[in-house]
Amino acid sequence: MKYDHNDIIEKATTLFWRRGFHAAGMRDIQQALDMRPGSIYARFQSKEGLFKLVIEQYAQNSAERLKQVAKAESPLNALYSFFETALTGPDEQRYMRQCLLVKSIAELELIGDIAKKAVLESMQTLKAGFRNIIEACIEKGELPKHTPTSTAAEWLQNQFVGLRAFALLQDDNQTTIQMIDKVIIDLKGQWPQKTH
Amino acid sequence: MKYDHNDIIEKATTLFWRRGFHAAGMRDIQQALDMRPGSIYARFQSKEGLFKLVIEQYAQNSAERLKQVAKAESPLNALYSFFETALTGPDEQRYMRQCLLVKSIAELELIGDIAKKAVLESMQTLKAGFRNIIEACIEKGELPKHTPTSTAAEWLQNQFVGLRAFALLQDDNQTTIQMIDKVIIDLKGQWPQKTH
DNA sequence: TGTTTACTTGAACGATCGTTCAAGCGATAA
DNA sequence: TTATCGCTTGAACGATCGTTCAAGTAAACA
Repeated sequence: MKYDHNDIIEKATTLFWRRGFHAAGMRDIQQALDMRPGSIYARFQSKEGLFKLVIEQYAQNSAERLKQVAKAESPLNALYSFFETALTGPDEQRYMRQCLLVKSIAELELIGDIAKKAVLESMQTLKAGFRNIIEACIEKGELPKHTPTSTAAEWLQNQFVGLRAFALLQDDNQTTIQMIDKVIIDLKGQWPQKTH
Repeated sequence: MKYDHNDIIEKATTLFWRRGFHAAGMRDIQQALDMRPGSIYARFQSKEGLFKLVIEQYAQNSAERLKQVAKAESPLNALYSFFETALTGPDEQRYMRQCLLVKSIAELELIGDIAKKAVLESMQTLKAGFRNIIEACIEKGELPKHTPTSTAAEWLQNQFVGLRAFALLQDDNQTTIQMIDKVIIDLKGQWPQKTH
């Protein structure tokens, strides 16, 4: 066991995050991990197998961070910080602004069924995380009691997805922060009626 | 001139929209267009050259549709319809829910510089289109006069981006429509102050 | 009429893709 | 000691990638 497992996953995550599943070639992976093809295949079966582990690890980390937000004294403030951190990192980490899951969804049809399933399930996990945050906000009195939990959670995840795609192109952090402010305002705002 | 130009672009658009730039191989393109490689290269120089034309055509169409929205008697209602049409098409046109431009942004680094430029410029064009809609709404009294035009335009485009990524995964149109309702509510709602 | 030009054909090119495999290594168990 | 097992190596595989090119066709112009 020459190479540490967590170390491998971490390096692979960086590569997939930067380049995407398809564009990250096996030779890129070999170089990034400093491993030979045989080693990679003996451990992970395939490029897709490695990617699956990367996605699962990424989702687990993200879910953990969302859980921290929900546990915070002021979940609403913690949510704000979470958005700000994710969306306004330094320029050399610009690739991180794009959510790895969202990036993967864009190339969902090029990915094998196994990793595809991992991506979609991870999205569900994060959705549950957002829902917990909404509920925590209501409990702490930071959001009105009548806030439609499920709709708001879906909406919040949606905002996150949109902002991450947008922040990737945005040079001006000030604009991004205004968008985050708007999210918080709208989160407290009105919600559509179900009847239609 | 055996093949009609517009016909070629239209077929190529469908293919790139479905598969993305990278995943759409030259042999897929040859089959979709019923053309041999030499013909394609004589006309479009490269795969990227064809893609560039597709993007420009797509952006032009989209800009035209946004212009129609701005010209409508009730731009706000027209905006609603525009969102609804784009996000809740029939299942066999599900690929269309994802904005071709947004999809292309996800693989921006795999695309050559020429097409990359076309994608980014097209995003600017659409942003201007959204801005015109905001202004039309204000003029018609459908939005308050103090609405920050530029911020709102960026926000609106952002919502569109997010919703299109989201609707791709969403099975339930009812949920999508609720999200659109929420967009309209928030559009009329409060906006963040610039001071920070 | 011959020349030019834009377009078309389809075989073929070199490069790169994900993957395989025989061989070797080092730790553990019998 | 010997056998087994997970991991490692690196050359090599077949498939596919975007692209080229010599040759041919048809319309436009001289």
